Amino acid sequence: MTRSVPSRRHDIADDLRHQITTGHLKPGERLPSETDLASRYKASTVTLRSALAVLQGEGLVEKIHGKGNFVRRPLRRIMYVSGWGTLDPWTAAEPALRVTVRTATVQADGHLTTLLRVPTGSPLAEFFCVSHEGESPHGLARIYVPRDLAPAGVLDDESPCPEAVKRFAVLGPPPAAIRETVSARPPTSDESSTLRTNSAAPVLAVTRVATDRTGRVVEAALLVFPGDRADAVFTTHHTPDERQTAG
Amino acid sequence: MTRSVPSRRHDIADDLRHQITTGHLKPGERLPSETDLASRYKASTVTLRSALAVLQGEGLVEKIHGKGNFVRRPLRRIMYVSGWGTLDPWTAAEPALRVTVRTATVQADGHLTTLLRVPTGSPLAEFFCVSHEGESPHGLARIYVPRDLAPAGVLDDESPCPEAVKRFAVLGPPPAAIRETVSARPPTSDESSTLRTNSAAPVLAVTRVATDRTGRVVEAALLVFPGDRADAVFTTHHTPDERQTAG
DNA sequence: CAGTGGTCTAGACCACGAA
DNA sequence: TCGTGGTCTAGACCACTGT
Repeated sequence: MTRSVPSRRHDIADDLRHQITTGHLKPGERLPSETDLASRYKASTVTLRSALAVLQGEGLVEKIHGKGNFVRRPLRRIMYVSGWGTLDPWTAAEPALRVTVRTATVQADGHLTTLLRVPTGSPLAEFFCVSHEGESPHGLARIYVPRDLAPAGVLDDESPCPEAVKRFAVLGPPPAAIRETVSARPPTSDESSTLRTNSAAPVLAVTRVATDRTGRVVEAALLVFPGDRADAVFTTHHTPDERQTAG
Repeated sequence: MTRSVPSRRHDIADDLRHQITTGHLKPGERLPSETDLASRYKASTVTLRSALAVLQGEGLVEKIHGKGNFVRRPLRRIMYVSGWGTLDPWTAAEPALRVTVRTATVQADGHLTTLLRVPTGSPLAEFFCVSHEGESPHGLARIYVPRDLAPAGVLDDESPCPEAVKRFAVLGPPPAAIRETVSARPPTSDESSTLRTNSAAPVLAVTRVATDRTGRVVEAALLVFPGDRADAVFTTHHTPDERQTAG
């Protein structure tokens, strides 16, 4: 009942998916060229490419311009844990992890003023972080902290960045409350080139706002992860009485 | 620097996006037919359609087969609030809200056994819920509760379903802990037809597992929302001392 | 029925990667 | 240079919606 209108695209995608999941095509292996596949399936190149786009969105196939289509190696999933940041304790000891951080001072405007609840033009410390695990991009973060709250010695400086930055964890002074908003959307062109995830695959975007006891926003972070590799995990513990579900 | 390779598709998408955001094309308005647009932009229909697919993924355009392309009316965003479910308190009094619920008893297998930590074949109460707001689909939920914990009178019965079900809130006995895993992915074909979101737009998927004080899983819920309408919000309050960020 | 979007084709041309 | 994927075209045919 699901496929009343069989489409060439989905048929081909289903067949290739089957070959991948059953191991007829092994991780890392190169698929035949699109021209070959097209003639093998008696389909046009356009149709075949749209079938590959389906698999690409599912994270099963990686396309590399000029080289070919490859069965993606099953990568360790990235786990974003609420207050902690990415890199949960189990994978924190990852060796082949590279994080590049660029710090700058910017002036608040647009979304940032509303997120941080500061007037336009307020000085902010910006941490622009990209993390890679081996070849594959891990995630992308833009973390903003009011400059007077930024950890000393990290701005306009070449001192090594703290662990927290590498994990995309909360910076600035210890917050009293964190509010995280998660959404799913297609990547911007910047993001799709940085994350090497072509626009077929969605991204998981986390907007994190941390406030201190007085209600002042001490950090706002815009985090982006490739949707086919990342999950965000939130755990809530309810003490009795505090339950708020209505009847 | 971003667009060193100008592509016809993006140029067209950018132009149409501009016309929409500046109000030259108004919400609800029908766009010219794809044939018209194609000739107007001096592009092929395929190229033009791929441009529309970009806008569709961004939630700016809605395609209706046989009728045309329409500028989407800005819809109230759906907010999924951690323990509470969808329909935050502010919008809970929504009038034009319809929810269809189908209940059944199923036997656990596959993912469900691991999620609920029950042996294969265990009887589960299944709540299959679809919620609409006016015309547009709101969300989709599959909630599973061990049958001996299911609220009485809701199974195989025509009694009105409780408010909690309509909100996709936690069912079953009050949980002591809730663990929610959020991910972004393309919709399955079932989901894209149910949510009327064509596969260009990603979905926000929430897997919610609720456990009681003894650690027993009292509910597992698979929630799916259209990515261009939904956000998931999580709020954490830190009492001093409990902060776990490493240095 | 006419008009719309949905799918597909065969082939052209461009951009990238490895010789 | 060659083989790869990336983009685009012009046109055919099908499926859905309204009259």
